Amino acid sequence: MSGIRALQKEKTRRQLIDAALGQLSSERSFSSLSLREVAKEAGLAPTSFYRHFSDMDELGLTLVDEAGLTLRQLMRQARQRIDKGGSVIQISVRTFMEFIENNGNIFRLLLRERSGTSPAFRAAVNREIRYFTLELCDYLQQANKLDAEVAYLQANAAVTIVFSAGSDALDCDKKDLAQLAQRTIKQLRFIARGAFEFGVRNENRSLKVKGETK
Amino acid sequence: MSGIRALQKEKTRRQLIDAALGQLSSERSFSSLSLREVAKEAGLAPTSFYRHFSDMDELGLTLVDEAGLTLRQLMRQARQRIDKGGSVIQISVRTFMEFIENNGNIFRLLLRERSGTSPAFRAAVNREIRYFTLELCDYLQQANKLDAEVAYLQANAAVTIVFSAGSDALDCDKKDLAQLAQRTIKQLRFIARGAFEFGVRNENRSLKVKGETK
DNA sequence: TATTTCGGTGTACACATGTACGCTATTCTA
DNA sequence: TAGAATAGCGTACATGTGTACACCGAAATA
Repeated sequence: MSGIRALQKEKTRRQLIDAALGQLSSERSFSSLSLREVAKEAGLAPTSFYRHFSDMDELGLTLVDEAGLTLRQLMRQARQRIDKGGSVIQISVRTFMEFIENNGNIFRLLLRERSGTSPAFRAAVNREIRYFTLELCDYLQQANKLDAEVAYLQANAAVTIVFSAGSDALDCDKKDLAQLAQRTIKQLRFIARGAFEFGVRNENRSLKVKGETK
Repeated sequence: MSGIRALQKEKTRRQLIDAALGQLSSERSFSSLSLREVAKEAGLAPTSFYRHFSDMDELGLTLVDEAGLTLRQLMRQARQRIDKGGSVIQISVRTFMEFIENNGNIFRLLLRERSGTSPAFRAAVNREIRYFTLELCDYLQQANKLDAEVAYLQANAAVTIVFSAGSDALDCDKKDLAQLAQRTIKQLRFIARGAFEFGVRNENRSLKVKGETK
């Protein structure tokens, strides 16, 4: 049951995954990788690939899962830092930026496949981002006592802004990175402030703003 | 000088461009198009392609320019509507959503190539988006009398949110589209409100919020 | 009108790709 | 320990790719 065989299989499976991840770069997308390239990089014969994945797509979806895992691990890391005290927004952005510096290619994978050609990929990436957003939403809702809808809208907007900043960071000179982070922090504050104002209104009045409802 | 020849050339050049645009879809990205496919779709022999573009990349950059043009035309359309009166945010979002419904594949092109593998493509797309943002920034600055930096941050955030919503719209059931638009509008209001608050503070006080400066 | 230019064609080639098939050696199972 | 299962290999093939090359006929130019 220990499975000296199953163990070896798991190992070369990892080699394939790592080979694929290793080939990703700013100038190489997953969809541009060929089965043969990945197999070769992993030190395998092309046809051996099929012993582990039926498809490049199957490998790709595995990579997206992997990325999602890394993303959630990131969240935990941020939480720990926040619980130790400090500005939530500031720490979150800093954490995210560090993530991108260390996992640029994984982040690229997410960004690219989110708007890619495979519905399955798009769904997978969106699922991961939704988790990410919902966790933030929960946090906002109970930390700031916001209306559920407002909290979701804020979380969604914040994630969008941060991901976009991350995307910019990938093409950024290292020296401009701090400025980018500062701008992002300010934008998140706009959103937080706006959400707060509207959240309060929602509680006290009957949501009537500038006579635009209906 | 009229050039019956140059005229014909321009015409088949357009055929190539249109052929490429026509092949784009949710499941087909530009980078997955082959020179031969495009030529065939345009009714040309593969080798004739070279009479017009040295490369598929060159065609691609032309497409991005085309998309930028459509984007700016969109802006003008929105301006006209706004000048006729109505909520700026509401009209802008509506206009953008219509754009996406009618030009889904062009918008997909922008989204994909922005995070694509070609630095030239990324630069081109970002340039178009920057124009878009700066125009909005000007508008905000003079309409709301905001601090220049605050106006830019608001414009940038707003464009990010709207583009992201556009991306979602592409994968959206038609019936959910109205909801998506509503949510986007609310998020833009958050940003506008937040920017306004911070903008005002910037004028009157010395920017000290929650003791987070420094 | 004689000559040049040039958009378009068809042929041809080298190359990379996905994958079907059969084989081997090692591990697992009965 | 005999037999089944299976991870990995090499060969082979059909297909699609970019593009070099020589050629043609119509438009442009002199």
